[in-house]
Amino acid sequence: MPPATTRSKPEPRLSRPVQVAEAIKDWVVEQGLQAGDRLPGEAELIERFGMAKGTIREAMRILEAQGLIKTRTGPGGGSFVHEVSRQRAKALLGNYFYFKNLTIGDIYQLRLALEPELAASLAGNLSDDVLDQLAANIAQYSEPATTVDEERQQHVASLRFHAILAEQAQNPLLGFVIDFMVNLLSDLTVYRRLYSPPNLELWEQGRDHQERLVAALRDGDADLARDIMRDHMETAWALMRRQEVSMERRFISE
Amino acid sequence: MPPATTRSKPEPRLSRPVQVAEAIKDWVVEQGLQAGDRLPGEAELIERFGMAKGTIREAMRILEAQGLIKTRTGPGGGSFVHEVSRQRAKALLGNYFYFKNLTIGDIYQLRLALEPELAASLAGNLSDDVLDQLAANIAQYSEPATTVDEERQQHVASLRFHAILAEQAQNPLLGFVIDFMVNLLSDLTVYRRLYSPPNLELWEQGRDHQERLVAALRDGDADLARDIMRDHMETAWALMRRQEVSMERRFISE
DNA sequence: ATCTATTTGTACGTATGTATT
DNA sequence: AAATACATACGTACAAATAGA
Repeated sequence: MPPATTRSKPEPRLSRPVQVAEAIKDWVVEQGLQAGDRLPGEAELIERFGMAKGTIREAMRILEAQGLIKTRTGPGGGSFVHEVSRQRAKALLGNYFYFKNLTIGDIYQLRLALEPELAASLAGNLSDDVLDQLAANIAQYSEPATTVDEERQQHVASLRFHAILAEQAQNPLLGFVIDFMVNLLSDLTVYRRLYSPPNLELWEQGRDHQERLVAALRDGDADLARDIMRDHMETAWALMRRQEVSMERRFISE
Repeated sequence: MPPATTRSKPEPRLSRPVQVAEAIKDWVVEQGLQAGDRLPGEAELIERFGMAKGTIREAMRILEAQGLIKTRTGPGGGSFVHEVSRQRAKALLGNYFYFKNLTIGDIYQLRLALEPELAASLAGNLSDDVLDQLAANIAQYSEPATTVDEERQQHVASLRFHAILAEQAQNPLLGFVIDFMVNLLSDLTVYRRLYSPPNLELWEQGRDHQERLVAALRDGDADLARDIMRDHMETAWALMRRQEVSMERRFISE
């Protein structure tokens, strides 16, 4: 009689809570639940899966950590399907890059390739409201900074200009990637004191780029917008090149 | 430094497990723990935080869900800092785009902007081993497919070509984004039966591109590699354009 | 191969907190 | 203001996995 135990298990079986979490995810997809829809309560899940409260709770925490559900207490409370927020997605992805050592150059290689495309695709497609927002943003750093702290604020604000554009992207993938990179650079600015352009000329040139870019976007001139953005990226890169340094290793929460 | 990322919302209030998870993350960063380092055991954490076992366990599950720790039972077991895997990062990010409705065009807009840059940066920097891998990959679809199933396999394999390149990227950000997009397209192929080029001519042209690309990479001709990849992306996009369709909505586990 | 020690994993009962009506 | 419905937290007991003797 052949040995019935021929199971070779190199994979360390998934823990119960993870299994439950996966099962719930599958169930949600299967049921076609949408954001906002309510999941079965703890009690029902305990019965459905035949597991203890703690196990179910751990499973819910896993889903919550991934941004897929939100939980409320009180009557009518419970767990609800939740659209993963951009903020959460950026935080989770940021944890991945915590272990890589990204350089400024790495980020700018992508910005240089992507932001001109974004600019071109937005030309003529922005509302007056957004265009005014952009103009107002530029106004925050129209005058040279007088203190180091002010310089830092201006630097973050000038990055915010690009976050506003990313927000407007029709292409969610393009918008996300650019937004994510802007976040990385903002964090760099805040945590590594990586700011303060020692080169006033380049700085003014960058601000000028943004102003001309807004005009091109307003006029709906896609090619011009792309060219300006390309110049702008090259200027910004040059500004930071001397500060070439690897990212501080840290986690991101949300 | 606490992970006080640019937050704009007065969140309701974080649950205890989330607080604990954050505290542990901060502690790990503060202690400068590296991947593989052991965290305090359950018992010690219970005492350190003065909380119940279940609460601590939920906190650990949060960190585990984010891919930041791995847990083992047994003597010498416990929780260990873990480098977030690329696979995990792609899965978590995929959940974000589950709710967006990405189109093929969205993905190709980025591929067209990024993959030529990757190709250029890899020219002359690939080992013979990798170059052979690429050549072997192309061989998998050198002959026209005879069955529908074979066509699907070939299509996935031709995407794998780009995953191999992405793996070799010096720029982790560039590599990740391309790898992620290739995954999205692979999933599309498998789950939406989005494959089978009805246009044999374009298909052969694409295969030819890959062959010439490998040659350019071997010769270290960056500009040529970039040009070929650009053509290749345009061909591939054209191949899929008629299949323009939004992604099937589904979660990704890992 | 078996036992033993260590550490996480599961179960369950009870009490507390919180938000809606 | 009180009752209600739900998640949240705690503590203990026991089960399972694994490394090492």
